[in-house]
Amino acid sequence: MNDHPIRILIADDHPVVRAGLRAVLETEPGFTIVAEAATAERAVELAAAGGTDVVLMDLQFGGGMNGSQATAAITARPGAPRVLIVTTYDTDADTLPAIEAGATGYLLKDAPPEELAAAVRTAAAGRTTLAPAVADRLMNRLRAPHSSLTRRETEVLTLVAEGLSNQRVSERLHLTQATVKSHLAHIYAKLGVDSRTAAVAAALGLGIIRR
Amino acid sequence: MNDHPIRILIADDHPVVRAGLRAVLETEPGFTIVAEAATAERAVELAAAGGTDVVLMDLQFGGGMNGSQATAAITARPGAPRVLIVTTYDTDADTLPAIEAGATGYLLKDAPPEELAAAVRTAAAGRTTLAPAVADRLMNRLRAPHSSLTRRETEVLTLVAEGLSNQRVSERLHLTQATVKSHLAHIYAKLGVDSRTAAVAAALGLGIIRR
DNA sequence: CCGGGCATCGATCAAAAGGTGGAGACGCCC
DNA sequence: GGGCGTCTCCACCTTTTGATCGATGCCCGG
Repeated sequence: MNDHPIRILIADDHPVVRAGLRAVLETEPGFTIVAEAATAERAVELAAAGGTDVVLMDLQFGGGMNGSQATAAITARPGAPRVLIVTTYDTDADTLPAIEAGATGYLLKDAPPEELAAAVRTAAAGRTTLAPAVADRLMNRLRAPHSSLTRRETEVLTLVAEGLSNQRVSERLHLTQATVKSHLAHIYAKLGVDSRTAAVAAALGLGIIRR
Repeated sequence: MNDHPIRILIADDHPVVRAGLRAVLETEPGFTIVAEAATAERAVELAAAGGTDVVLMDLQFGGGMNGSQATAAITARPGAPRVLIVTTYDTDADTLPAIEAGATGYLLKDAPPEELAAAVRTAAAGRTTLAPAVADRLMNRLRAPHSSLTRRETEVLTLVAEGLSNQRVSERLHLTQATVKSHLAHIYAKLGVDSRTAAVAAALGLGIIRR
């Protein structure tokens, strides 16, 4: 298992970040950067071609496929490399899809170089490294009753978060106001709040909706 | 003016980003990286010590002083170096304070290496480089009537954004509901909306309030 | 010293939102 | 087939919010 260096693929749309990861990892013994990808699609291609042990994957790409989707595509194949998420910010909305997609680890870009190198070795061995902040939130998530909204409820809440009235929401979704109010009542119960603005605040905090 | 290479200070709390900027810029002729700073405070110290032409400044640091404050501190001194903001995301809330603080340019980290190098040269000459996305938003900002809220209005809106009712806001600020409603009416007029949730959405979009 | 912006409060009235307690239709799974 | 969750809708009522008039005191700059 230790007869070759760990072969690494760097996937990030920022040239500066790619150069930085390369600079940090190339000084470590036992690592080889075999390729870089500036898009998620390209990362999936390169990973599928083989010859890679660990993929360092950003979550945000300029457009097209995002990092979680790429991770799912990569890990779906037999003999796939491990995927280590290396991103700047962590919210529930980012972390959960990535982990569900089969990421082996989740690091933040402010990690010191030693931690990054250690995480790559851990990932190559198939074990998990989580940034402390991410681990904390995941634990809280498991403790809290899982309050996931249905697809329709999320649609309604997203429009409400844009400042639309019940009337406008009902028009946009081709519903009656009664239905919108019904959805909102369920949303309030699930989120433990009692007004639309509080629901938006809670959902933003939980990463259920964006912006 | 061209008798020495451009002396650069890199200020960013991410080791990876520092390494990346260094890797990108060191390959360019006429550039010398004279120092790195992992905190905004350290950047101010190093810049004050002299011997620097251009500071590459991130806006977000882990804690303490942020990049805009550091920029203000650096540019306040006579003979100060130019400050070029190099950050990941751009919102009004980030851009405006940095520019008011005296930044010479504003780039995003997804800029290609050539653009970064060109911006450093431009900054060293005292002229401005703006990322296209930033330039766009600044133009829109100038066209739109500048709707800045008063301190009190911002306080009220911040609490409203946390989901509090008028009653709760009035308690928290030791006011009557009448006063809160009066502030809200002014806020709606300034933001061009007609409900609290829409005001929160608009204020988040404009960077007037956070999270 | 006067005007204007700011912050504070009051009273009404109309509209919107929220609370309660339903109900029917659909799909899914055991 | 029966239960469960989701999505849809209705009626009635209370509370909250917003709109529109006000008013007062304070401070600051021309």
